[in-house]
Amino acid sequence: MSDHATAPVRVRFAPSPTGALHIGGVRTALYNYLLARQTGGTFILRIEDTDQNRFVPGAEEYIYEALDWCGIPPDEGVREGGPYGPYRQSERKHLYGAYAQQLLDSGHAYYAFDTAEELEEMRERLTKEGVPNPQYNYVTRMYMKNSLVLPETEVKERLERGDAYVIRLKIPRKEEIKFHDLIRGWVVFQSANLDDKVLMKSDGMPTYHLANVVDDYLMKITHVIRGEEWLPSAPLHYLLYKCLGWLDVMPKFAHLPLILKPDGNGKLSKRDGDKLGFAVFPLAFTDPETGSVTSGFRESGYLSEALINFLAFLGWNPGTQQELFSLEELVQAFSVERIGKSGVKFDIAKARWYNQQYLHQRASEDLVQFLEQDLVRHGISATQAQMVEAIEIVKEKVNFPTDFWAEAEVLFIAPRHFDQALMEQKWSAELEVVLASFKTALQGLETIDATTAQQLFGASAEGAGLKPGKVALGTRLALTGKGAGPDLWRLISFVGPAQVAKRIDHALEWAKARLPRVG
RNA sequence: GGCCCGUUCGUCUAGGGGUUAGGACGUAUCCCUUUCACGGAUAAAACACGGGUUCGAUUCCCGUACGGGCUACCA
Repeated sequence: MSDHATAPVRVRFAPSPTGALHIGGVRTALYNYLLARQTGGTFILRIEDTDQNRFVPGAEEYIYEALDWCGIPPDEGVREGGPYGPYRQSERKHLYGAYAQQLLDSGHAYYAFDTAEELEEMRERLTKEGVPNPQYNYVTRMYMKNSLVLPETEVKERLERGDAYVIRLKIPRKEEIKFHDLIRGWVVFQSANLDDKVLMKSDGMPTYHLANVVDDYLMKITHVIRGEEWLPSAPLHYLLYKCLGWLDVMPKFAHLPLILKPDGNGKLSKRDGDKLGFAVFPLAFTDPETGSVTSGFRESGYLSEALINFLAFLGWNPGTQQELFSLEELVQAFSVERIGKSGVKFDIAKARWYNQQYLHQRASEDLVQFLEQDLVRHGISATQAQMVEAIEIVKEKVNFPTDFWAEAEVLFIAPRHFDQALMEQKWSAELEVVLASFKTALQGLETIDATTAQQLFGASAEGAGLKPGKVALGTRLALTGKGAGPDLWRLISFVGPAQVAKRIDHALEWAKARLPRVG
């Protein structure tokens, strides 16, 4: 495919460890991964933990577990190491100062000593004066406490005294900033609309912007694929590359369309999942502060291939009619050029469909674990062969492996309750005759296959002068207590002749005691 | 409010100056089925609006409307 990037790329996924990995983040990671695999490049995981206030213990482990489960692990990162480490920004703290200094020396940045209160005051004043967008910029910086306006001696004094300060980028007053985005084409900003963003915080940590640009540079990143929420800060990043003299190696940008709420408007959030009753995280996450658990796709019974396929198609498509793609096929077919521009609504129904597709095509042997859990929970022991057979019987009927038990329960446990209304409707003296006859037919049999079960039952019904179809539902009720369930003959085969006979007896007794008139 | 991005069936999308605007999910109906599903078939369903450009715009341009993002010493 000619529109594919051919040179090996170096791409990164750079989440901050502030909680569970959002499903949009997984998609971003996936696209990065696909491009890396396709070009024989490198997929890097960099942890952006420059804000120690928002650090959440366990979040980094969660990110790794999620990527592993999805089958898209990084090539370089805090776990796997690599030639450009460390891959945790907090551990790279010592690296950023030099670049801030370079910016200071070249006049592209300056010290600012303003307190939070002073900044607040400035914004309030400007708002009152009717300034639409109060910001620290080429006008307002002249009225603030910074090295651009303070006498040189005072700046030196403050620095030596250890006054708290930040380093801000001196945004040019009037400059058109134009850069190319792989998805959106040329994007133009006016520097006058930008503000003098903080590069170095007063705690000595860089902000996202500086760390991100410096690390992408040092790690030789070739393509930055990230969410559209970063588009407004892209001109700032462009300026940083420019002021640092790195324009010739600036990565190509691709800003992904956002994943939106399924109903109303806005970005998909954790709350939407809670509200609409589906997962928005790959894995369940326990908030270490509150202890509250949020469910994940994995725990909801999604197969990772289904999630990946679903996610890949949220904003991208191959331009063909093919909908089902394995990870390997995605690697082959993916191209940044075919990523859409507009936000996409999150449609859980489509995810369910994908899950069903993958569930049905997966070998029953590989699904045993899902049934086993529930069997154990109910204290039922079953052989491997029995479990595989049970899954064979119920697999086509469910969307999630977590539904196996609900569907397979009647295979393992004799009914304790019968559907009263249906029984009253379907039970008859004729049925009792057929049941008794069928029971006799089963007598002495060790096992029975589905076909034989059907034949034997047919003979029993016809022996009573009835069409088998007329008493089939009643028989189902007798054997399972319910009006719907697995294929009757396969069920009989699975349960076995002896057990079926017992169930028939039980149903007969129940009918005697609980049904008004059996005439 | 300001800046930026976007707009084809309900949803994900294909397409692209002249098409019966294609597919998938979902929905409905039918078939298959001695249940429920699966599977198969059919149906309803879209180019936001207004101006240009053009012989001709859903497609190109400009506005408007609507939606979204950003607007922190958060990422």
